[in-house]
Amino acid sequence: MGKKAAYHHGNLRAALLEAALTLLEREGLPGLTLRKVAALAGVSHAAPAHHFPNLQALSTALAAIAFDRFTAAMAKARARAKPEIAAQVRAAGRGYLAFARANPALFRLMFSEGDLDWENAELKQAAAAAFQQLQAISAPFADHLGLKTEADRRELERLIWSSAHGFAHLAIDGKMADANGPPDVARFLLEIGGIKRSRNPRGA
Amino acid sequence: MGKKAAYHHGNLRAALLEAALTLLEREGLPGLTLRKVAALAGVSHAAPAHHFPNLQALSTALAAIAFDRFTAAMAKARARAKPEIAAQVRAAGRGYLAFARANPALFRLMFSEGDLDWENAELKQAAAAAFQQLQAISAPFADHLGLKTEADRRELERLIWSSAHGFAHLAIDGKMADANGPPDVARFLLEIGGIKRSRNPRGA
DNA sequence: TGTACATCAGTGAACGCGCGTTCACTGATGTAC
DNA sequence: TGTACATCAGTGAACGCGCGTTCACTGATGTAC
Repeated sequence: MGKKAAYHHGNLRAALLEAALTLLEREGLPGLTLRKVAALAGVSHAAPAHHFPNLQALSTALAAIAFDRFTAAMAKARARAKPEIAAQVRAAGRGYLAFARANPALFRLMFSEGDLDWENAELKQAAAAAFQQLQAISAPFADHLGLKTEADRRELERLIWSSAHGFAHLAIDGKMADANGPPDVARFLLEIGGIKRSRNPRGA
Repeated sequence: MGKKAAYHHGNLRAALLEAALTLLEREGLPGLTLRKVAALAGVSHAAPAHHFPNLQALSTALAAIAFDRFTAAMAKARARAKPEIAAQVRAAGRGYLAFARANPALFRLMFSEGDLDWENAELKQAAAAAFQQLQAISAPFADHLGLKTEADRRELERLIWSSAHGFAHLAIDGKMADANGPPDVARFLLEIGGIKRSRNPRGA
């Protein structure tokens, strides 16, 4: 903090992104404006223009960082879990939820409401990496379940993603107050399901 | 259209809600303002104040109507489907998705981003009715799967809801372009799952 | 059926606010020589 | 090491815009008698 009075900030771009993240979680998406971000970063409201031509550019850069952290949150949860596939699926779901709970407004910005530039290379790559992690979890689980067709394997992927995503959304919107973790898809598929098949191999 | 020049509108409240819905889907949540709603309904911008004290009140009334239509969309899809429980679960999921696809901005208003008054009686009741329909589908499916404990039954409920909700969100955000329907939870649980149990009744 | 009057639902002008954007400027930094 | 100068990153005033809100008003409707 010693050299604070410097005319040149030094690393304003990073400071603006940091301020944007704080502001976003404090006031929600409608509260994210260039003027407020500048004020929070301690510079005049015209300063951000040198780093981001408009709010969309700032949001896009923020979302790219967010996807990186999101991917890291899932990876971290997986690293702590046992290597068995069911445990890995569960851990990824918990990581997904943990990120959303820690950064609800950011999570919404990334997925739903944000006015983002999806042509941006950094954002595209960061989002693709997150999606690839999902695939990396789903594929061995599909093997484990004995899914052969590409359609079934893709549908399992969608089921895992959708349930994690839906639970995270409902949780941050306060609709899942009584549940502390996402539904355990792996357990349902491994231990509870299969009724029809085990009772009646080619049922209605 | 004949008596259009009347000074008194006659049914401005309903017209404002109709205009709000159109505007919401046309411009998204940030585009929903009292002034634009008034303009679209063909009245001066001060007129809505006689019917809605502020934008939140209008959004809340809109969301209450939306939850009614949402419940109806699921009921309609169920009515068209076979009475078997798996078909009913599938149909509800399709109804959920159909509503979200037909009214993406409204769907987001209802669940995520809308500044709604959740103390409002109409909204509470409409949302509760939607949730009850979900429970009405989940309960017989839990019976069918032989789930005994309350925890398992609640978790199945969350799994069904989360996967439908998550898929709907991802679909309206353009992340599921290659899939035309939600993942079929019922099929996975009935036909694909149960590996561990059928192979090894008390597995790890 | 006619009149007086209260009430209701709209108008339109005015206000202050925060926003993004522009622009001339100024101070700090880095480089050429 | 010293000086001139280009470039870069910030300032602060100004702009026009759309927003919610207020307020005196006005026209239509409904009711009492």
